[in-house]
Amino acid sequence: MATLKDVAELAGVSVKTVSNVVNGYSFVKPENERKVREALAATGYKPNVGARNLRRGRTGFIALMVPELSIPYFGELAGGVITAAHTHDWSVLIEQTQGMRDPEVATLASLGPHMVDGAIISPEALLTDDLTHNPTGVPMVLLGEHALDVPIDHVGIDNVQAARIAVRHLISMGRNRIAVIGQNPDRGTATQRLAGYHDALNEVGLTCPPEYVAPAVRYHHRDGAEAMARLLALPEAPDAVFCFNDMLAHGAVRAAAERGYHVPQDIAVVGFDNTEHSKYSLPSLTTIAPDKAALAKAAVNLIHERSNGDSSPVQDVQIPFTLEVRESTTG
Amino acid sequence: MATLKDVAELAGVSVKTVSNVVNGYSFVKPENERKVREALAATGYKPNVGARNLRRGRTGFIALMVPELSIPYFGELAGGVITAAHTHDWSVLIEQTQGMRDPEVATLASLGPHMVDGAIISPEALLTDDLTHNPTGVPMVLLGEHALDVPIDHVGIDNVQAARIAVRHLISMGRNRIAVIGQNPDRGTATQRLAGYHDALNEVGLTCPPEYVAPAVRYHHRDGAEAMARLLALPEAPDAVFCFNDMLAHGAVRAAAERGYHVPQDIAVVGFDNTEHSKYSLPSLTTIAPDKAALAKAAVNLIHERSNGDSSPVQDVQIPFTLEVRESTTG
DNA sequence: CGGCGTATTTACAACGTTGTACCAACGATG
DNA sequence: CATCGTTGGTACAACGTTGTAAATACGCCG
Repeated sequence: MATLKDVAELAGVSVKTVSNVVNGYSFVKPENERKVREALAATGYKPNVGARNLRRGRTGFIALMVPELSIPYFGELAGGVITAAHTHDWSVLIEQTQGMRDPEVATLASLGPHMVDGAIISPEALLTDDLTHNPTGVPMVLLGEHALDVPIDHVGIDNVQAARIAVRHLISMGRNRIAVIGQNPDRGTATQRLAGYHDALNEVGLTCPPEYVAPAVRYHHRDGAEAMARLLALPEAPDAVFCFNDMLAHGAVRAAAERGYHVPQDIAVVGFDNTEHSKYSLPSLTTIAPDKAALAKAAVNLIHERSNGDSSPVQDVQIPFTLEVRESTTG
Repeated sequence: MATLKDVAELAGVSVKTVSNVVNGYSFVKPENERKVREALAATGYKPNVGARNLRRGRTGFIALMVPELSIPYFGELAGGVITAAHTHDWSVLIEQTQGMRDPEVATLASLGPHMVDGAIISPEALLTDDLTHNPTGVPMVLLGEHALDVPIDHVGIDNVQAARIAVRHLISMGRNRIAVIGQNPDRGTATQRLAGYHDALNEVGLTCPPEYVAPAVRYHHRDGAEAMARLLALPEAPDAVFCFNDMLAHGAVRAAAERGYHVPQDIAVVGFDNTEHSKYSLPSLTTIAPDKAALAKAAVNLIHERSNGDSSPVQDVQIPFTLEVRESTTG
């Protein structure tokens, strides 16, 4: 609880001199510097971050808004953001929204300009209107979601292209009854991935029935399992499925196995996100692997530039990705 | 950026009156309250949290220190902490340590008393010395780790008993060559779980060779896979393995499968933590399931009580757990 | 030795908020 | 009518820090 004042009294100098020593400013007489440093050590002084930031006009925090940290993809992403934030001396405040609009709006509203220096948000259900006049008053970056037509920086991967590559891969292994799991008109990424799916089919003149486009409200294992169950119950079941995230895919794989289908022999599965587990599952999962570290870094860097007054046009940063081919498509 | 002063000028009242309205204090003439509310709306006033906290002497944040958010267990835990924190109007600041001592010590040191109102820490490599004189000056709660002999509140499960139950379960299915994966003298929880393992064996007069105690430095899939590979290469391979977390278990299952072993027929596997994925893996994983929501809630509540001046003796809160029996032990 | 430029230090204000103490107006009471 | 209590409102200081500008000390030149 020692303050600059306490240290100053002990060292016999002014408060400002101590402040100068602490901040490495200006010229301080060696003699005094020594005394101040001793006093600092003796009192165990720690700067009051709140007061400092009040004075400096920054907070030292950035916010990260995600649906749920318990979703591996967001856990991994958050880890990357924290790491990247540290390079700019930022700590990360994490808020969860369960992917629902009300909490998303509420969270944005609570992020006063005085609470954080910036916000990285992963919108799930936000509407364009919710973002048109920046509700936080602070630099923002949108992750993943690209469909919102708002003048806010965005970082993500080319979803259309990624989906195209995933489906091409299925086609190249000779599959021609290719389904998708995860259609959801409320999710911009879903719409884009679906477009990529159709592109890839069209490229080779393949057509698949509309029942092959399986919707999913949430993107959890359970949803993938349920969707797969419905697909396999079709008169003509698909021989490959492209899932819009890895959890859907793992759920789908399990549902298939429960019904006696072998992956990939009977039905091949591709996921999206490349979460840690997908490398070790049985079968291991072929999946689109975005460079999550690069994603986090780019987002944090954008916030950093903006908060330093950069007012260049809105940016849309594309992050590289790869297709990780694993057992679920190599039989 | 509107401040109380701006609002006050617009409404034609004093700054303090606006403050009173904002905080619902005292008696304000309806007439004035109306004017103030109008001015508040007109200016879009948002309180400056930093200034408020400087004045009030609290920060509105608590810190959560974990090894890595990308580890599903910690992702799930963090989600629970955030949820619990919200019930006390706290936001959560998350720091990662990679489970290494230096970052752990550094993080604790950086948590000034003015940065957060409390800290929930999940120590991995911290030594008793690092915690003897509370380095944060703020209420702390230790998670999971119980072996550190320090006067700090602790929340966790009864690791010895949990391990005992897990191993008893393996014994009850007729296995008698039972190994463990995850031994690590630097981890208190590992030591406790190992004790429970030995307890369970002793109860039925079973003895297992020391090679059946497989060490693991980190607790990732890879470590589990490597340990399992070594176990299966023994002259007499085990017919069951108790892994000290789910990731080790999943890695072990995969390693077994790669060598043609069937789980659970040839070798049964039990995990620890019950991460989301374990319900959907192939085979689904039998595991010890701590009540993570309760864990998070208890930790946050402890911080809350302590920060309200509660100075009762150090507490050790035991959180309930169950054994979730799934396919990896039911053949 | 007076004066001047540079090195070092300091007092003061300010960041935006809230607690304290005080002031004003009012009606009610003796 | 003087006093008092209640209700409503305000001025001021303070939280701990740092920027600004002004003050002091130092060394050197003429």
